[in-house]
Amino acid sequence: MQEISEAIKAAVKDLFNVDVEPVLTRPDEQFGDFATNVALQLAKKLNKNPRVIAQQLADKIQSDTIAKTEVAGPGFINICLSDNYLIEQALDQKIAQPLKDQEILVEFGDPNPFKEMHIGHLYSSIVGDAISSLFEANGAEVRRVCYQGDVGLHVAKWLWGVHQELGWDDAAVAKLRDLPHTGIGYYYSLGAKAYEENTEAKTEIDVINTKVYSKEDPQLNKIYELGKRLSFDKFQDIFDLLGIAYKKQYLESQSVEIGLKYVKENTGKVFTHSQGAVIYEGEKVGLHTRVFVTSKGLPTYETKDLGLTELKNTDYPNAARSIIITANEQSEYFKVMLAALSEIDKPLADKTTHLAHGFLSLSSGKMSSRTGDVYGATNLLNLVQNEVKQQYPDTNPENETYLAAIKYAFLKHRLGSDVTVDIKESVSLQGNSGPYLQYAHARACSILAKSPLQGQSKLQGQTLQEGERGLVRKIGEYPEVIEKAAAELMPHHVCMYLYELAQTFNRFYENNKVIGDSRQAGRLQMVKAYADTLKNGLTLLNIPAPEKM
RNA sequence: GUACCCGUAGCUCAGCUGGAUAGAGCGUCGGCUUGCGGAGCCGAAGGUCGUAGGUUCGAAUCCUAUCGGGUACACCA
Repeated sequence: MQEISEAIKAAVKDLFNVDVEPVLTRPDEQFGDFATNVALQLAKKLNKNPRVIAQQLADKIQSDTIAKTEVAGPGFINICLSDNYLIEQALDQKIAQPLKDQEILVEFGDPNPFKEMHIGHLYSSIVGDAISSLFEANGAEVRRVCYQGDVGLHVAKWLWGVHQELGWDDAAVAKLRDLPHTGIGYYYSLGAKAYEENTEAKTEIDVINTKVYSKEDPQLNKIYELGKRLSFDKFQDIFDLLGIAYKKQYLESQSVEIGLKYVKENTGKVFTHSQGAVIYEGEKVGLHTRVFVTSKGLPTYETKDLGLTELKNTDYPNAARSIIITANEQSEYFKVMLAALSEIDKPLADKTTHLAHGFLSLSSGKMSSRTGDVYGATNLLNLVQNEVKQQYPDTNPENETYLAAIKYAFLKHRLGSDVTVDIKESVSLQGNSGPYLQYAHARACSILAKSPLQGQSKLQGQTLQEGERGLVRKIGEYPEVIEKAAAELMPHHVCMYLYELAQTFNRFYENNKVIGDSRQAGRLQMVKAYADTLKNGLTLLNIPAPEKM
C-alpha cells in the first residue's frame, strides 16, 4: 500500500510538479485492488480534464507491484496488483508500527464499588480492552488502568442502606459477608431512594459522607472496608471472566488529596468561589459551570478526576497519550474538567482524550428479571449463557461461546452511537456474530487437520484463479484494517473486516475444492493464511478462536 | 432554554478526511444433496440516506435551518 502511494506521488510530482498525498481506497473488486481519485482532485488545480490527467498518470505510474492501471468513470485510476504481490501481502502480513514505543494509558470499565456493575460498564470494559489491544498491535506500550469511586456520596448512601437493614454492629458484618455478591447494590438503592425522598435521611447520609472522608468512626470504617472488598472481589471475577487484566487500579480516595491541592492552588486563578463552593466557570470557554469543592468543603468527582490526571502523570510521566473511555453522558462533563486542567497543565490536558461510547440497551423484550436487575452485568452474562444452552444444547459447557457472542455483539458497532443488542441474534451462529466467526475458524482448521501443510510455499509465483484471488486479496487487507481501527479508535472496523473475510472464504470454499484438487498445496496455504488471520483478529478482540466447536 | 450525540431497507447496523449502480445481517420469498463442518452458498423483493435549503463538476458524507430521539447542564458519580 505504501509503495503504491509513493508511486502515485512520484508520478504526480514528475508530470505536474505538484505534491499530493494520494488517498487510496478499496473499490469494488470489479474495479481493481486499489483506486485513487487524485486526478479528480488535481483537475481543478491544474484546470485540465480529469480523465486526461488520470490517463497520463495511469501510464506513468511505475511499480513492480502493479499489474495494470485503468482509468474509469469521471477520472478514477483503478489499480490492479500483481498476483505475486497479493500473495506476499497475504502470507507475510506486517502491521506498520505507527505507535511504536509510544506509551499509552487507557482507562476504561470503572465500575463503582458499592453499586452494581451494569451492562454499560461491561460495554466500556470490552471496548476499552479491544482498543488497548489495537494500540498494542500497532506497536504501543499500553497501560490498562481503571478508576473506582471508593469515596463519595454513593458510598454514604450504601452505608445508610446497610444501617437501615442490618445495622453496623459485628452481627451486620457477619451477615454482609454471607451475602451473595450480587446483592451489594441493593443497599445503595435504598440509600439513593431515601436521599431523594426523605430530607431526614438526606441529612443523615450527608453526615455519613463526611465520616467516610474523615475515617473518624471505626465501626463505620469496618463496614466500609468490607463492602469495598466484596465489591472488588465481584468485579475481579467479572474481569477474569472477560480476560481483562488491568495494570493499575486507581481509587478516588487516592486522588482526593492531590485534586484538592490543585484546586486550592488555583483558586482565584482558574477556580472561583461562589455560594460557598469552589467552581470552574465553564462559560468562559463556551461550556458550563461545575462545582469542584462543595460548600461543605468536600471534593466532587471533578476534583478527584483532576487529581487522577496528575496521579497518572506522576506514575507514567512519559505517556504520549492518555485515553479515558466512558459513556457519552459524561462528554460534557469531561470537556469542563479538561478545560480546567488545560488552564493548570496544558500539555497534560492536550494529551488526554475522552472517548465516548453510546448507550447500550437490550432489545429482547421479555427478559426474565426476577432480580429486577435487567441491566446488571452478571445478569446479562447469565442471560446470554442460557441463550447459548438453549440454541445449542449439545455445546460443551466448558466452551465460552457466550463470551464470544457478547463481546462481538458489543464491538461490532461503531463507537459513539447508541447500541441495541439482541441477545438471540448475538448468540446466533448465523450471520454477523462472534460464534459465526468462531465456527468459521473451526471449519478452516478441520480442513488443515485433514491435510496438514507441508514444506515451503507453493503459492509464490502462481497465477491465481478468480476465486483464489479474491480470497488472497482479502486476507492481505488485514494490516490496513488494524492500522485504521487503531488510528480511529474504532474496533468495529476489525469486526466488519473479519466478517467479510469469513464470507469471502465461504464463497471460495463453496466453489473450490481444496483437498484432492490439483491446486491443493497452494489452496491449503490460503486456508492456513485465512485461519491465521481470522484467529489474529479474534484474538485482538479478546475472543478465542477454537479449532473445534 | 443552552450544549453535545444520533436519525440510512420491516428490524439491527456498515458506509461519513465528498466521488463510480447506497452495502451487510436478521426477517420474508425462491433455489443449491454426489466435494473437504449446509452453523454454508446462490438469487429475489425491500431505501425520497428525517425534512428543506446551500457549497461543489459531484453530497448519505461538508455548511445552515428545521423536525424527531437520546444525554448533560452548581454543590451526585
